Amino acid sequence: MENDLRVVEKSKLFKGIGEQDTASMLKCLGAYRRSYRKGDCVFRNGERITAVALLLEGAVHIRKEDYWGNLSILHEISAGEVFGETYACLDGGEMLNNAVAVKNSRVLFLDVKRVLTTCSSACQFHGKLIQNLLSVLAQKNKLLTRKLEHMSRRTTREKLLSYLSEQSLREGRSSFEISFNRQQLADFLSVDRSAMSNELCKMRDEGILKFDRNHFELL
Amino acid sequence: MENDLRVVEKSKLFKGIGEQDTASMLKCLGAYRRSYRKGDCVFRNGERITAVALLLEGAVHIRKEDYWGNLSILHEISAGEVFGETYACLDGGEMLNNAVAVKNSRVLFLDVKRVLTTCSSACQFHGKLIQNLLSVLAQKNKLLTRKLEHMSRRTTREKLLSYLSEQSLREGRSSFEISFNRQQLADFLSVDRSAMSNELCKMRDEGILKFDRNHFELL
DNA sequence: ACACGTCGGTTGTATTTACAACAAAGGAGA
DNA sequence: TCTCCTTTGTTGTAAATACAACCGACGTGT
Repeated sequence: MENDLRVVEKSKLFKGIGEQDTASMLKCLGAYRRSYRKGDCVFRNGERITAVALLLEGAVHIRKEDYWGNLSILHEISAGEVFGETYACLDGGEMLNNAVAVKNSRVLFLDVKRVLTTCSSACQFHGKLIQNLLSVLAQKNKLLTRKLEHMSRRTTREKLLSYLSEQSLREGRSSFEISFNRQQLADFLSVDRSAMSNELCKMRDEGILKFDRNHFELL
Repeated sequence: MENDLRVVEKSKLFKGIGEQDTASMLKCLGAYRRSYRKGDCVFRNGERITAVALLLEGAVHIRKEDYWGNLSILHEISAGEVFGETYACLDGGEMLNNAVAVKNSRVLFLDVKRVLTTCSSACQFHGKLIQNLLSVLAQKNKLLTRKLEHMSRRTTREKLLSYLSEQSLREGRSSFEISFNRQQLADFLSVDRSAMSNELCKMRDEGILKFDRNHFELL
């Protein structure tokens, strides 16, 4: 689709590369698309990843599931964002978690080998692409560090406030929406859903925040 | 010192680049060294980082400290390892935590701008260096993900077992040393020290593991 | 209107944790 | 050897959490 190109061009991976050049680079890199239904796995635990994934449309959760079906959500990928790059950049890197589509999704794949191997002539923006990839990795690194910050809080309340504050800051206002439902948020913060729900209501009663479904407001 | 070069050459950042070329690249990149006493800050919260740090000797803890003096250890840097690369790679990136020397240490700094800007002629290994940087970022990413795995465990016991299992796996045997003392380990896993100590002893009594100071053995 | 499934909130109980305070063990230095 | 200090283990209590079970609201499809 035409729309896809606009998503790609606006992504952090192709930042600073024009729409025209982006299009020609996609060809040069042998990029290909695939569709997934809600619930499908894009990457599976143990799989060897050789391609970076760029989400064109939909939403993907990066999850860790252990033997006993214990689920923990690492983070959510929205349209325009990149995932799988960590494992793709480590030669023969085995994926250590699952990437699951939580909405019907379309994904663009870019073979890392071809991204990293500078092609002699055509793609003058190849260097830029590699720098962008570096930047994407660094940003994900920062994201993980911030998540560790939430997780290192001792109580459910602190974890919630740490997470909600970040979302509020990210949106630039005290009122915002989150993309997780309660169970997903609990799996993301690694807490019990009912205890979390309880804590949210207590905070509401104390006048710390307001919420309705996915809409939150910090006071 | 002569010994420094050997550490640099063996680091993941200069992997695949010979000793000779490494030496000439360090000059070309304008690398410089600094010494720190135990307790000194290498990077400080809020500081703008423009150089990647390579630890030549000693040990550094990457820490997060909040307003109330609450301490959390993100991870430990040993000799030969790189740190600060996340923030250095994000243009004008503010450091969001502290890098503190926990032993007397020496650090080599490499300006990122000069690493990323390919110099036309002399350094034929420049491309390799950039790829190595990419790889270092990806590996740190994986490290953070694994730490998130420990942190997402609900109980102190599970966190301990998750951490100790990883260390055991990393060493390749069931008997190994860790570099943290009890308080540091507790700050690393974000649990209460006394509760953790208690849990360790319970597990020892149950025959799950043996330990003496920093030496552990999983049974 | 009805059954059905999903989602969020509520409650009670057993377990686990944090916190504080103290005791014991070991090392460094006088 | 003695003292001082750091590290580690121990204990009791209050607080927080996990877990399970249940209820009500809402939406969908028949």
